[in-house]
Amino acid sequence: MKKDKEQVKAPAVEYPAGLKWTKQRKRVYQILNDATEPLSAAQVYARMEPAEQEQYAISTIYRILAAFEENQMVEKTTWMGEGTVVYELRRSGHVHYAVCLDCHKRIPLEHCPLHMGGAHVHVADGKHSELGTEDFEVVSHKIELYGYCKECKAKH
Amino acid sequence: MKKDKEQVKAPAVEYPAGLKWTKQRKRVYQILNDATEPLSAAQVYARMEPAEQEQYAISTIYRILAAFEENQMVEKTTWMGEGTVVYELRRSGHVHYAVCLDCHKRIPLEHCPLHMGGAHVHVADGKHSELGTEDFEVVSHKIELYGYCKECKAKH
DNA sequence: ATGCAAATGCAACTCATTTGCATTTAGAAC
DNA sequence: GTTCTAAATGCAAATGAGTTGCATTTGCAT
Repeated sequence: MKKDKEQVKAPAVEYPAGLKWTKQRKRVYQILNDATEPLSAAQVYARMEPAEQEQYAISTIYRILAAFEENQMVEKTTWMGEGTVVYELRRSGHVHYAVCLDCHKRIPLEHCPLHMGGAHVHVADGKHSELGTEDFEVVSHKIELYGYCKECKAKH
Repeated sequence: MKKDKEQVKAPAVEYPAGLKWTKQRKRVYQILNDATEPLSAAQVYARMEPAEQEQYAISTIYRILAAFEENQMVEKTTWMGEGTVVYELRRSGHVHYAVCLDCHKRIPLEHCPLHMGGAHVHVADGKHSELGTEDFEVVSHKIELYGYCKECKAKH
């Protein structure tokens, strides 16, 4: 069984039809797949070998990540304190993080602290919004906890 | 000292000692205080009268907002889909939003969906993190719901 | 193998945010 | 009130993430 040609692991996310499976895209996919945390375009670029960097354009990375996002392959996020946008492969289930305000380390939460039974929530109290009291159809959510990790707590 | 000249309401947030209470800062404070939602530096700038805009520099707004943030007077946030950073006066209690993925409207949530009893949460499951199973001291959190508001749901 | 739409490389551009520096000003000390 | 000085400001130039136009290349369907 020759698997040496197949560097990319079996995708957790299917590659959608209609998009070309170019070597640049394979490489970006592979880097996201190997990553243990969300990456910015610059970080993806930085993880290529120097030889690759010479022949790839950073704008291509942005376009690839945008294409991946449009096709629901990745999730686009921003973090407090950091201006840059990061991308994470949409594996099974989502992950939330606790972010250390001191060392900026991100620690994945074991469980999502939010358990939304239904797909609807009550959003307005009637005085903050011209909408009155209505429903909102939730399709996704983001939670971040801010605080201090054990190490940084000890430092103080 | 006549109180009636005081245009700025009694601060929900005390102005810290060591910072000069300049007319620019008063104005930025007032704008943030009047705002019903977080504002970007550009939005703060835009809410000044044209006459003020001529004599104020946008870089000053950035510096003021940075100073306010350093002194815990405001909270700095970024939102998905929008590259710009927004600032919100730290009033009593925090607010979370539901963000419409279509029209980008932000609707304040009536209640915080997260009720954290204690100040500590379990963060790692032992396989995602080199930290092992440790605690993390939570000081604040951010929640955003993404989905579709009633209007945009109707459009589809 | 061929053709063409999709994808890429490159360079120039936009736009939010930052920074260096000369000038002004709040507020404490007289 | 006047003086003094560090802090704050205005301005303009710089930065840096991200985008875009266009000529060229390349998957991939035929």
